[in-house]
Amino acid sequence: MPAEKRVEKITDMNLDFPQWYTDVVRKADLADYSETGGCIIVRPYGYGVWELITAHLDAKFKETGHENMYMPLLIPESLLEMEKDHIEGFAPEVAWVTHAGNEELTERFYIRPTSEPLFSAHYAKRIQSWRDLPCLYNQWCTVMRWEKTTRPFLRGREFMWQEGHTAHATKEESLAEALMILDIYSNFCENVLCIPVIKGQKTEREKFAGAMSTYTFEALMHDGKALQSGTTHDFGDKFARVFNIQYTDKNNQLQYATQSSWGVSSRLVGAIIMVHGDNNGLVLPPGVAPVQLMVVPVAAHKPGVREKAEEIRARLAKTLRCKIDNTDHAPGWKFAECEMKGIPLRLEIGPKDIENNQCVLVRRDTGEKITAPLDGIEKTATALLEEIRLNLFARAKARQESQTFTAQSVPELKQILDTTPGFVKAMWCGADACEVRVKEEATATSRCIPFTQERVGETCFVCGGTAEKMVVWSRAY
RNA sequence: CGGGGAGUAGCGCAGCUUGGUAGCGCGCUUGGUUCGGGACCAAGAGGGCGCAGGUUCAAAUCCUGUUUCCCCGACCA
Repeated sequence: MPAEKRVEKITDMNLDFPQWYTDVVRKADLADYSETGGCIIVRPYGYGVWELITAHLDAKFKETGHENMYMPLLIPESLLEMEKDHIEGFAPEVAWVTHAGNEELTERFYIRPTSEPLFSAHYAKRIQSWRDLPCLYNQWCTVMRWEKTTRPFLRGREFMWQEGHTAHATKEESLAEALMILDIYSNFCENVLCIPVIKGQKTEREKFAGAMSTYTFEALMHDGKALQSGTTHDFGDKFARVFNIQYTDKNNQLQYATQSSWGVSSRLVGAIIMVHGDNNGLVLPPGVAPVQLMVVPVAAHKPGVREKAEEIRARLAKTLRCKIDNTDHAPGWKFAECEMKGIPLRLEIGPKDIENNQCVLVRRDTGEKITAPLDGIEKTATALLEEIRLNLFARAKARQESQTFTAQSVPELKQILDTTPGFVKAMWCGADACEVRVKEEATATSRCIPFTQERVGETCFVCGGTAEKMVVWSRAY
C-alpha cells in the first residue's frame, strides 16, 4: 500500500494533456530527448511501431505499382531558385551546409525539407516519351525542417517519413494518383491504426507550397485538437513547367508531364498516442503493436510455472507477436508495465491456472479479464486482438462524432472551441478574407473541405455571403 | 519570435532568500525472504550542482552572458 504511493504515475490527461503526452512518450519508452536540440531519439519500442507502419504502407505502395528509390540528402542551392511558391514556403526552415572541413563551399547545399526539386530535376532528364510514363517512385527517409518549437513525434527538426513522387502524362492521372494514395492512407489509418479520419481538400491558404491542390486526412485527438495526419498533392504541370519536364506524346506532340507527391511521417505515432491513450498510458492498435501479447508468469519460482509459460509463448509466437516477461519484478509491476506500453493483450498464467489448464487474458482497451482454456488459446487470442481493433476504432469514431459540431457564426465557433474543442462544420463562401478572419477571431484554421459535403447552414458563417462549401474548422497541432 | 517555467545522481525533487564545499525518494548493485495489481529486509555504488566568465578567503547559492528543455501564443510544409 505505501509502495503504491511511491510509484510515479503519469499525469492525468484531463488535467494537463501536453504533460500527459510527454509522460506517455517517455514512460512507454517510445522516444527520448537527444543531445541534438529539437531532434528526438526514437527508442527501439517506438521504432518498432514505426517499422510496422512502414511495413503496412510499403506493401500497399508496391501493390499499386510504386517502386522505392533514394535521393541525396543534400540539394544544391541552384535548385532552390526554381519553383517560387515552393521555395517561399520552405525557405525559413531550411538548414544549410556551407562548409566542408574548414573550406567554404563554392555552392551551398541545403538539407532536404522535402525532395520535390530533386525528383523534378531527375524527371526532366529521364522522361522523353509517353512510354516513360508514369514514373511511380517513393522513398523512405528523414527530412529536416528547422522548427522553432518541437514535440516528440508531432514536430521535430528531423523526422522519419515517406515521400512518394510520381510523374504522369495527363492532369487526370496525377489527380487520380493523389486521390488514390489518399485512400490508401486513410484506409490504413482507419483499419490498422483504428483512427477515424475526415478526408478532404485543403483550402488555397492551407495547401502545400507550390501544389495545384492538396488533399488531407484529419484526425481528432483526445483533447479535441486536430492533427493533419498526412497529405497528398496534385501538382498538375506546375513543377514540370519550371523544371522543363516534357515528353513526346503518341501524336508526336511535346507535352508537359504532370506530377503528384504524398507523404506520411512518424507523426502518425503521435496520433496513435493522442487518439487511443488513456491515464494508464499508451494503447496500441494490434496491427502496429511490436508486442501484441505479453505472457506474464505468476509465481514463476513455483515448479512448472516458468516452463508452462514459455510453452504458451512459443505456441502463440507462431501466429502473433508475443513475448514473455521473465524479469524478477512482482506481477503487479509487470501488469502496470504492459499497460504503460500499450500492449493489447496480457496473458497471466500461474499455478492455479495450470491446475485448471487455463489462463487469464486481459484486454488493454477495456481492462476486461477473461479466463480462457489453454486449449485453443491461439484462436482465442487472435479473435480478441481483432475485437480490440474494432473496439478501438468504434470508440474513437464515437468520440470524434460526439466532438463534432456545427456553427453559424465565428463567435459561435470560438465559443464551441473554447468550451468543447473538436471539429466544427460551417459553411464558407470560399473567400480567403473570411478564412483569415476565422483565424484572427477564433484562432481556428480550416482543416479541410470534406469530400462528403453536407449543408449545415444557408450562408457563409463569416460574411453571410453565398455559401460555397462546408468546411471543417478546428484548432490544430 | 513574444510571454511564463525549469536545468542539482539514471528518474522525480529539496537545498539558493540569510555563500562555508551537496541531500531525500525511486531506480541501480549484492545477499536473503517474496511473487494473482507497481513486494520487503540488510549492506553498497553513484553527482559537485547545464555551460562560460565574474565577485569572494570561499559560489547550486550572488552578478553577467550563453545554451537546452517544457508550457502558452505567433509562425509553419
